[in-house]
Amino acid sequence: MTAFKEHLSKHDIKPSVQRLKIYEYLHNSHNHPTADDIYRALAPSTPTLSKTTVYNTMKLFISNGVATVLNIEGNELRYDADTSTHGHFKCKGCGNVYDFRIARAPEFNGVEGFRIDKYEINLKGYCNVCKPKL
Amino acid sequence: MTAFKEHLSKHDIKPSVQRLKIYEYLHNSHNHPTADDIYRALAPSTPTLSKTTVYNTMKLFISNGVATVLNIEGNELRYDADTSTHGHFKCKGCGNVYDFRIARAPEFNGVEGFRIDKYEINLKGYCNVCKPKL
DNA sequence: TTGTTAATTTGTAATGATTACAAAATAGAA
DNA sequence: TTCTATTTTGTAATCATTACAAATTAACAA
Ligand SMILES: [Mn+2]
Ligand SMILES: [Mn+2]
Ligand SMILES: [Zn+2]
Ligand SMILES: [Zn+2]
Repeated sequence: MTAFKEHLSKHDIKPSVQRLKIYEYLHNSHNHPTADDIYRALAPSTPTLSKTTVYNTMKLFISNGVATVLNIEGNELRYDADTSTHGHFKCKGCGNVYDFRIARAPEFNGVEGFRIDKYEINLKGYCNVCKPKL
Repeated sequence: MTAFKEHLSKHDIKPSVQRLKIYEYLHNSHNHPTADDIYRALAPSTPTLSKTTVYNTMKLFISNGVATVLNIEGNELRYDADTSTHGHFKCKGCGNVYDFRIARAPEFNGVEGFRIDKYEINLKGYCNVCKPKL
């Protein structure tokens, strides 16, 4: 996919083989994978891949604006190639992380004059598949 | 403070000495402390206190509804005795976590039928003290 | 009071994700 | 090719959290 190459280049990321594979996987998967998910998915087809590379690459992607990181669960970081404004719902049943759109933006009272760089809305509960099984 | 005792009892938490001290500290501090913050604050006046007790107690407080946990930073859990609906802003300069009120609630599109148990809005950036120093 | 049991607390070891670091491999320019 | 900068890799270290079992304390009946 040369489109991915251009996207990375446009954000000052040299598109190495590893970076391209990681970006391609992240972009095609909509499950908000952890670093370990990415590593385990790519390791078979990239035998020399190192988990450190996944972490390094994700840091690079984030600071260059082609990915975001999700703090929805305390003990794991999840990554997302969708950098548009949207929220996340983590199901306590199946563990899936769902995207949702913010139909009406919230308004805040108490951060006047602050510089807001990042804005995260995280929900937790049970999705409509898991809820009936409770 | 007998008011704290009653508050814990009302939520089915037996008010032991350790639990009371932890709750009192959490309630009086508005800095959203980590487990380690709580431990270090109370250890001098409670020499036998164990960090495990802090973690155990926070889990109990959360499941019994007298505290909430904050996933604003990937590598640390922060606790809050304010269980009312409000958002948090973490300053990348000073590290402080500020509360803010949600003047107008957001509306979501894509979680219809889901059971939402928890709802977190986390902002990051620079507070009005740190912003001018950039 | 004493004895018996359940609840709570404690200390230590284990876990697991992330980071630090330095060597090895690779790419790019001259 | 040769030189140099960049990227990747493997391993060890870090650090927050959890698991676990022993020790302490509380509850309560006899
Ligand atoms: Mn997403
Ligand atoms: Mn708060
Ligand atoms: Zn589910
Ligand atoms: Zn600040």
